[in-house]
Amino acid sequence: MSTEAPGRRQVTLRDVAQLAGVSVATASKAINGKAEVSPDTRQRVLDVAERLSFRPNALARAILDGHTGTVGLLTHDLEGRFSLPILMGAEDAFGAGRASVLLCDSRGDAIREQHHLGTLLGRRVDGLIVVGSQTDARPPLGSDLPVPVVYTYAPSTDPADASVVPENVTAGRIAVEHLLATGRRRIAHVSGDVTYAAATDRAAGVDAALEEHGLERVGPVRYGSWSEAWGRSSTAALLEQDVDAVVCGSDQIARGVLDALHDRGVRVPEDVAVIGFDNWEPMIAGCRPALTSIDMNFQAMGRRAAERLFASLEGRDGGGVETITPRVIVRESTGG
Amino acid sequence: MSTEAPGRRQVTLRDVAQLAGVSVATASKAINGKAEVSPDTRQRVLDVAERLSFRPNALARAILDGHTGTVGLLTHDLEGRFSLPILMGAEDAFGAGRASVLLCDSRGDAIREQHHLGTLLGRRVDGLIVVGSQTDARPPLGSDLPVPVVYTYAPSTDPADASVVPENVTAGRIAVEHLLATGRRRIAHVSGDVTYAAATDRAAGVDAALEEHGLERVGPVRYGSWSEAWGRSSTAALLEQDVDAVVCGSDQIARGVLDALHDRGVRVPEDVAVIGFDNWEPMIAGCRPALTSIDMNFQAMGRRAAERLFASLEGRDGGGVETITPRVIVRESTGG
DNA sequence: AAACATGCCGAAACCCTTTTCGGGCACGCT
DNA sequence: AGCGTGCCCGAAAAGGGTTTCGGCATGTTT
Repeated sequence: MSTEAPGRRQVTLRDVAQLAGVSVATASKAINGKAEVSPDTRQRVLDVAERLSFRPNALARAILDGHTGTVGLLTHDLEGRFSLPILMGAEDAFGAGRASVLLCDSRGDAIREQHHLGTLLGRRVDGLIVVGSQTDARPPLGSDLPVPVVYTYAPSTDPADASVVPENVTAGRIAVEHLLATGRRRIAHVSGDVTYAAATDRAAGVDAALEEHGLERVGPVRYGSWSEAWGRSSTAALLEQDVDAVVCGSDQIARGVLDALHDRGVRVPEDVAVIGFDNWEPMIAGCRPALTSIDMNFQAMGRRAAERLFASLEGRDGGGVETITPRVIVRESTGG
Repeated sequence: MSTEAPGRRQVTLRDVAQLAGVSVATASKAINGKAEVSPDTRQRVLDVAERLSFRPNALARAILDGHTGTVGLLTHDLEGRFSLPILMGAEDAFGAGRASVLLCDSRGDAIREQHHLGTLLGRRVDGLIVVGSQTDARPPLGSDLPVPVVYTYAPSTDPADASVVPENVTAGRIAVEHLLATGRRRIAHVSGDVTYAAATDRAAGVDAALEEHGLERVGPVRYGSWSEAWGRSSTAALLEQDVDAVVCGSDQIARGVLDALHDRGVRVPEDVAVIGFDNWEPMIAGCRPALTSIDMNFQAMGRRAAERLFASLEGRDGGGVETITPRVIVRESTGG
């Protein structure tokens, strides 16, 4: 059974060399395709290596040339639905570039984060990606780290650090532009927890876009929580005024609003258009009608963070904040 | 700025020793708390180490004593909502035991999986956890791997391998037991994709529990897809017979059923009780009434997999399939 | 005072791989 | 025959840390 023999010594280059009747130097050259080996010697070595299923010890190699081909991914949490696509994007970019990802979850705890940082540096990661949980800026990991760091989702408070963040203001803007383009004029906004920068940023974008078109938001920004329940319970107040579109701070809120409108017999999109943020597939999937949503491109964010980290490793990244532009995914709820 | 100086050589034990005026051997002993060092020499070394923020190179250490303190987490995908809690549970267990996790996503591709396996073995992981995407058994990673492997979610086809899997049959049973305990007798079952073992296993559990109580399922098992849409569209057929409870193959299906019942004016739980599987928080959160659901304890599954891997490393795990018992989370939809 | 014990430190080997450099061998040319 | 010239191969060092063992100096005992 394959779970047996856990103590068996791993096969080393010396074993291969010995069995092939050559020196370790020759074996190394044969395996790595160096020139100074005769074809038949090379073949003999390769055969033995194959037979023993030899794998060069990446650690020994790393200790030589100073970089390990590993990067640390230090995430604030794994619960939220935001870290995951970022993680996927980063894993994607790294996988292609032959780097491996060491994953650490600090679970919102700064102490744990520092602990993980210590072990990651001890393992000589070539670089670090730090994934935040809110878009609010966060203090940098440390002041004099020996490896480059890219902050994503939450930027570093030091603007000189490399950060990749979503454009929440633009997202709000895009939502309104889309509604305006489809003929809506009386637009209300219900959002999530006011302590989140994501909520206030999106609201700022909504208002800015409205103002540019000489319009005003209908009613106040109704901050609450990022839940369907809030979406449902806030709908009554929304409908007290004449409204033909509702911008919802998240897909969950939007879903709650859709439900409440449905119960009241308000037709979507005929009477009122509804738009959400995040384009969160499992939440979108169940909406009736299908929900138009702003996709923040989190996966692209993870990829960019990985790319910038690579660039930093080669000294080709000057730091600074980079933003990822969201895009609208048009579905039925805005009358597409 | 902290992203600078990426090429700066990392501080080594030799640097510390030199600055403290001792040999590397003494520095090593001082830092690792070995006895043969005078207290003041030790303090001097520790001060220097602190000042240089020295971190012992884990690679060099690993190359010595043969194990790295890293484990590979080879997941079939990151999209699904099942791999994530497993990953969290495993990361949790490892973080406590001072092992680091190398994360690889094979994205359902066997070739990619083998590639990742190669790099992980090259990095000399001490062990591997393989996370599947379906509960159907999968072929083992390889026949003669140098490190222990624990398969989770999807077991290995080799029963001698160490596997940790959810009890889907039991889950179906528990759902029915709960409904019976709350006085229901006419129970229907709507489920997801029939090609998933999770669907048929749960259905088998449902039927077995019914039979034990001398009851029969109302209507056929209505297989479809794991979606709200299927839940909604299958409801009409369900109601053609006299039904006082519906077991739904997933929370999404349950939610669709709840919606459809609501639209038809059927009261939940007064007229019909509804129960789901997976206890998937974001889906549960929006349900009206709050949905009773069977929690498969995925996080515990990840933890157990990690624990068994540790046991294997110490030769304390004989292999074999272990199951994780689900539990019912009672909420309003079953009249709690 | 001499022998001995003890405590502290350093030299060197080891782990595994890569790379440089030097040496041996065969062959061709004169 | 002797010399030069490539071609292959192997010895050795490097990289960072741990560990063993030997040595030195001091303190203790007789």
